[in-house]
Amino acid sequence: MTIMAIAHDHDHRDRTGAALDAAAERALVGAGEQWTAMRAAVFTALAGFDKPASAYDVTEAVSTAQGRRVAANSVYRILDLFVANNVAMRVESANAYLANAHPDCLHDCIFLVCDSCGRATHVDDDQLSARIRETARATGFRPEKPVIEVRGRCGDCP
Amino acid sequence: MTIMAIAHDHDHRDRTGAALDAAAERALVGAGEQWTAMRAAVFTALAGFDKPASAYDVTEAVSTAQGRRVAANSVYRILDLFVANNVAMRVESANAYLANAHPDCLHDCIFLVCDSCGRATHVDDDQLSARIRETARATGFRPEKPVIEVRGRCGDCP
DNA sequence: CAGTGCAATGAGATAATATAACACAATTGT
DNA sequence: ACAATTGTGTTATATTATCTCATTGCACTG
Repeated sequence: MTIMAIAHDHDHRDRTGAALDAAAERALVGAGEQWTAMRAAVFTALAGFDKPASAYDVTEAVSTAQGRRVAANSVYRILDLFVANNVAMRVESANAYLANAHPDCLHDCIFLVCDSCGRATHVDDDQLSARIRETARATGFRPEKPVIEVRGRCGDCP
Repeated sequence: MTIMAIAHDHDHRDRTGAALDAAAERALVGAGEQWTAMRAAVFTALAGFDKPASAYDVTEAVSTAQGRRVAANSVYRILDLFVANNVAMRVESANAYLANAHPDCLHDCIFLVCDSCGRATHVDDDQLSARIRETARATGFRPEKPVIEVRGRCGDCP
């Protein structure tokens, strides 16, 4: 477990395409997992969406890209692995997944999910999430994973 | 099992059984909705669970109580109505519903969901949720409904 | 190199969650 | 009482998620 700067200094330049794939590969391999052709395909497909994608959306995309039918359960397995290794994130309130542009840094992340266009913005605020964890602990609860998602309208939607 | 924190003065005595049903009825009628036999049955069933219940759990319970098969979609309709009127709450990360013991007061509520026993504790912290809304607004997002749920272990579980 | 074990994937089925379309019944407002 | 509206029933279907077991490919062992 690494942690958790309060305001962070490291750079959050967005990675795209190959750079993103490479970062994901590094993260997974660094965690002792394999970077297989299938996993690469799933990651690329996921990263190709501009909004949270359901496991079936990803299955479709991979199937198309591969010119063969891939099974949803294989995709689920891989998405679960990605989430466990911070290479992807799950948006609980949308039953959908997002590629993580920064697999190397861990945060309790906050999603702003637009109910109009479906896009989700990813925000980190470690001070805020620390307060949430504290609030939970104050009741005797041991927080593992905060789910912080705000439904609403994004700036681009009327 | 409701724990009340931080900043409110009004009383959060827990209601149970008939008192809870009555409060729900008042809330719904006050909102100009009908309090039908079916709605009462769904509410009673929901309130009978000590942890968040899925729509199908509730469907089962209502079916048993009525001695006839009720359809899941009817239950969904009613649960949606309850949520819209703050008579029940939905725990997104569990795809499940909870009766609201305090339909009269509105909060962005926080759920502490135990991954071991499945129970959920409901916490209100208006200061904290206000900060979340602010954080969202700071990016140009218009928050409608924060989803704040913390997965972890409750104090009663090992 | 054969044999063994293990991790990843495939295949197929099925479970669990959620919504749609439309008919009919009950309630409300006039 | 009547029309309009709201609520429920019925049936079908869509979407999301998991289970079980077979197969494949690869690393290790002997």
